Amino acid sequence: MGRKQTKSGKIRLTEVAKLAGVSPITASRFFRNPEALSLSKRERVDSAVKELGYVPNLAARALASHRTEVIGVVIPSLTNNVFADVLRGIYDSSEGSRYTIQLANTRYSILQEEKLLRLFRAQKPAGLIVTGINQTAESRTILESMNCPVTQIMEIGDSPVDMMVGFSHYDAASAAISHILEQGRRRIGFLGARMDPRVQRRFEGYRDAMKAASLFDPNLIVTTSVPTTVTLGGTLFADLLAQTPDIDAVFCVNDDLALGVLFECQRRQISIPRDLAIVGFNDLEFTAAAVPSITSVRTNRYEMGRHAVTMVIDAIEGRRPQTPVLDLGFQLVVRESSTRQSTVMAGSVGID
Amino acid sequence: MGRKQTKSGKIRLTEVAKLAGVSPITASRFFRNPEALSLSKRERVDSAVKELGYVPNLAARALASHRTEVIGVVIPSLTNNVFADVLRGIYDSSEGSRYTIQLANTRYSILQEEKLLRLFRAQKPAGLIVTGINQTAESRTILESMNCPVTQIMEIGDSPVDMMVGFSHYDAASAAISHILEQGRRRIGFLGARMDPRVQRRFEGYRDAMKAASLFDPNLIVTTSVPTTVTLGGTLFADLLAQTPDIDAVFCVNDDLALGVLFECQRRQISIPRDLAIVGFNDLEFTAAAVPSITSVRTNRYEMGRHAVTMVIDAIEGRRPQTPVLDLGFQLVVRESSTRQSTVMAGSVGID
DNA sequence: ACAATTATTGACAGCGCTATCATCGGATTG
DNA sequence: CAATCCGATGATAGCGCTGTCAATAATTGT
Repeated sequence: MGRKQTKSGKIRLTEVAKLAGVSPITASRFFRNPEALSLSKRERVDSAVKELGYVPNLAARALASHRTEVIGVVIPSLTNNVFADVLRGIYDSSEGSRYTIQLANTRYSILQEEKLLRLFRAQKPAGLIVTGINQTAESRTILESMNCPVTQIMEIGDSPVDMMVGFSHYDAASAAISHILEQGRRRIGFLGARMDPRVQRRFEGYRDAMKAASLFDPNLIVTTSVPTTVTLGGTLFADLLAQTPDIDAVFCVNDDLALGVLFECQRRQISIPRDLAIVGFNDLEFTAAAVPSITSVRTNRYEMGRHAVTMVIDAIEGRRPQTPVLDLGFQLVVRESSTRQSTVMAGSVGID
Repeated sequence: MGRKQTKSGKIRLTEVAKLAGVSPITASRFFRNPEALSLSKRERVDSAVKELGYVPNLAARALASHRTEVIGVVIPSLTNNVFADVLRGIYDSSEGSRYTIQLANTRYSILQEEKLLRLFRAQKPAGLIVTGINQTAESRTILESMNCPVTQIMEIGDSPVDMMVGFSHYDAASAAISHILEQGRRRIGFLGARMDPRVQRRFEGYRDAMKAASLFDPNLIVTTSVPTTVTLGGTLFADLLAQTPDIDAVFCVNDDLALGVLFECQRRQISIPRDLAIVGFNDLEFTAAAVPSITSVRTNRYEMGRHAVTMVIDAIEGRRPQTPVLDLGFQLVVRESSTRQSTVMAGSVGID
């Protein structure tokens, strides 16, 4: 294909139409709505496209049609492994479709988010995927004025802007705490970093579960707004230990912190799980390999990315989902760090 | 700003020009080459833009000017932490510029890379950033026919397509092996996964350093084409141990493998560094937190991303770099896993 | 002072595609 | 068999911006 391309000048839709013996507008329709063409013309245009190696000019298309084929994606972090998985799902799903992904990073700043959304609006994207449900009022207004399908990802809640895919961080944290309580632990510490809205919700799940068991104690809690690192996990744990030496378990808002705690325990000769149970969140790959392996909450991030794109594309093309909010659930993966036996317990109902 | 926007219809450049009392083409120049305007007109257009909340139509601009303001970025993986850092640098650097990043993922497939490059070429990007120096002949041809600045990242070599930013994986691996040898270790194992071209080059650095010391032995090597995981590190190490029980050190092509080895050693009660030295690669954050902390090779990935974008933008705008190949070097970060004392030794000369 | 040069500015004509509406057979219908 | 409808196709007219080149104003040299 494309052998004429180099020979002569540019291949425009006009050239394709000429070769196929149809009008340019018919050739145009071949791309947008092939079913509208008679079989014979469809085939003629198809072979002309291949013969000439025609590639559509997206700028011209966007200008004439007043729309782009861009799906904007707004995420808070490029470093966080969690988003890498989501992004992989997003890119995988968009591949093969006509849509292009445009990525933007808020760095957890809601002002930056507003700015980015404004930028996106100016570009008239075909669809939008945004992280979380805690947009500012202004951001919500922008999203609602977008005039394109919007999917919120990572968590679910009432009043979606449009559609949602995610899971309940509150429930996931509650499930983790229930598990720890079932193991007979009573003094369960909470370690949190960054404290973005989703982490906040995990905290609430922890808090309410502890209160329900009449075990809540502010001294069990250590948090910081500093971004998560493994090293930080160790530091926070040291702080917790200094503050409340009699803890018998720690719930970490993510696996990196949990790994940091594990290392710190090795340093201090605290035996896991004998002296202390550790539970993480996200089920990153290393949790299974650690010694002891770390109990964590698996979330279906790759699937989340895939679904988000599918939902947006479907909506763009008029196939609105039956229900706008999709709960992908979670699974508590019990490993050695919180018990002796390794099993998997299902969380809320997923898709899979 | 933008208060007229909602009131009446679309704000086009014409409207701005009218309000500023200039011709549309002058208003257009305000964006492309403000220095060409007289101060008075420049100010008038500027305030008209703000007054009307004008936002340029990028599609129209691209169509009329035959160029886009897109910088394409081709990377092999979205999952690999290493690329997350590079991407962060890329996005950070592109912010504030007029250019937009368009990301594409080859998944380590050179055919996919060819396909993506063809796609990019059709879109006439303003610049391109591609990973590595091992493009197929076909890919190189496409890159050379791009007619835009191209920067190859992650490694350096002779014969850049255009520009390069990276470091020598060969030298970095050699430096790591030299260090291990200096510690008095002689039976140094090599653990490799994925074996992409850069990993291959690290292997060559290992191989040649071992040969130079007359210590090379094929039985010291275990590799696989399977993607890296922490768990895999443990598995490969077990294989190595079965194959060659008398090893006294392991060089892992990345930190995930090294962590896996560390865990496997904990499982087998192999004392680090007494019985075995471990050295990783990339200096991911957890290496410093591990117990014992893991010696690794620090590479300047974030800077690499930043430089790549800067170089491309500079080249687009006619400011070609003095030298097309930028070596960002590496630093061997010596930690407990390979010695008793913790120090940093400088590798090849960096920028910083 | 006047031609030559250089900064500013503008007119014109598209870029390549698609929205819109018109057209035109042929199938459907009573 | 005329009236009606529908599917398939085409003609026209831009979308909003910038490349090109010409025109004009300001500046300079001799």
